[in-house]
Amino acid sequence: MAGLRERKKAATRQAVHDAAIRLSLERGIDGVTIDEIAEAAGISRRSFSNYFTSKEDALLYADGQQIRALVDAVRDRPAGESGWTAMRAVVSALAVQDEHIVREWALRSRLAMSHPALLAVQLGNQAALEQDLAAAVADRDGVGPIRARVLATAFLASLRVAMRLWNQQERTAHPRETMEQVLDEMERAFQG
Amino acid sequence: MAGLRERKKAATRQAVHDAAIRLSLERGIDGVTIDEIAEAAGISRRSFSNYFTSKEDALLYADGQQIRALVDAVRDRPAGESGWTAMRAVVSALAVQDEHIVREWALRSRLAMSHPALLAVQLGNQAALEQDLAAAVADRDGVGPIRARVLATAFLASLRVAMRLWNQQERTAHPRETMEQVLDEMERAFQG
DNA sequence: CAGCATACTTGCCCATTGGGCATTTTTGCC
DNA sequence: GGCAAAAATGCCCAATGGGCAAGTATGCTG
Repeated sequence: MAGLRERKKAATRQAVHDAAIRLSLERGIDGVTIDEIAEAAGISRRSFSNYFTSKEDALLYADGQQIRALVDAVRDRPAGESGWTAMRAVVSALAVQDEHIVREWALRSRLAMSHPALLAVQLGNQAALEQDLAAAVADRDGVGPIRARVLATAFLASLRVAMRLWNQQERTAHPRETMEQVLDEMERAFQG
Repeated sequence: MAGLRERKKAATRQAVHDAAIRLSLERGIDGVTIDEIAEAAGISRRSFSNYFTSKEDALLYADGQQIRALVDAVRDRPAGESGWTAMRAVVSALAVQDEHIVREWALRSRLAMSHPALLAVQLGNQAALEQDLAAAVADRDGVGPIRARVLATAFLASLRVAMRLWNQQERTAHPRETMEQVLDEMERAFQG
């Protein structure tokens, strides 16, 4: 069960992340220092650096978790599905079953949209995990490595566009609808 | 003709960028400080900050120039072409006529691949300019804003994948071939 | 051409940051 | 209960980003 040690560490990490998000929403990202986040999370500044290398890292911790979960979920989809269909199915299911997770993701994207440095880190994280996603796609279809990469990139890019749109639209629609819409556009974009 | 002032400023900016690239190639990105870059470019550290907010910014200055040129070139393509075709035509022409520009771009991507913080900034820059590219596509086709965004994202994502591949492949092939290949894959990925 | 407003450069300064190193505290296990 | 491994903390320092104010260069106008 991963040992108490592991679990406690994970809990602290999550607590630091939560504190970072909360304070950033309250005062704006630039209005918060690492010292304050550390204090809010009940650890020392030096310990903060043991968990995250920067404020941006702390704010986007959940992003990495999320994409990792996506990759795992894609691997668990039934073998008949194509990679693209599998990815779509996973986010659809997520949007229905755990809407709050999607909303939190949108919230982080929103923060990122208003803060270039944060956006940069978010994109960097996604780029790193995009390779894992491509590998998952490649393992599933017998498809070649380039095709797999292209599919994974296109998929993540679609989700980014969807997040951006949804945040701009005053978040009227259900986030799932926006995601489906953008993914449909991506599929159709090359069929004319 | 933009005034002496403007031109001189642009020249200095370029000089700083060049110095940053050169020193980073020599000693590795982390082995260079802003002070050293500033000195190599013949300005003070404080002036460096007037031109760029960070070392990453300085290293990737040409990236922004490049994408801006791409957007302008797309706007200048004949009206009959679809947005996607226009974008492809622009990079194809660029790869043939100014191969060195493409190689420098690949070089910067290579630097970015080995340095997460730099990659992050590169992606952030591209995301910012992606909106302009989407606007150019939207103006050209009568296509809707979402479709335009999707096309622009897919295109830039393809170029990133191509750069990554080309850099991994020991750069044997001509960069143009890799780009064409990835763009073809993107077109075909959704036609099965 | 002289003089002036504007824009650019620089020096000085300070809070914040990332991370190395050494020490202390906790934790899990025998 | 005690010990080895791991985690937290304190201390420290170089590097950074940017505000402020004092020079300095530039180009326009009378």
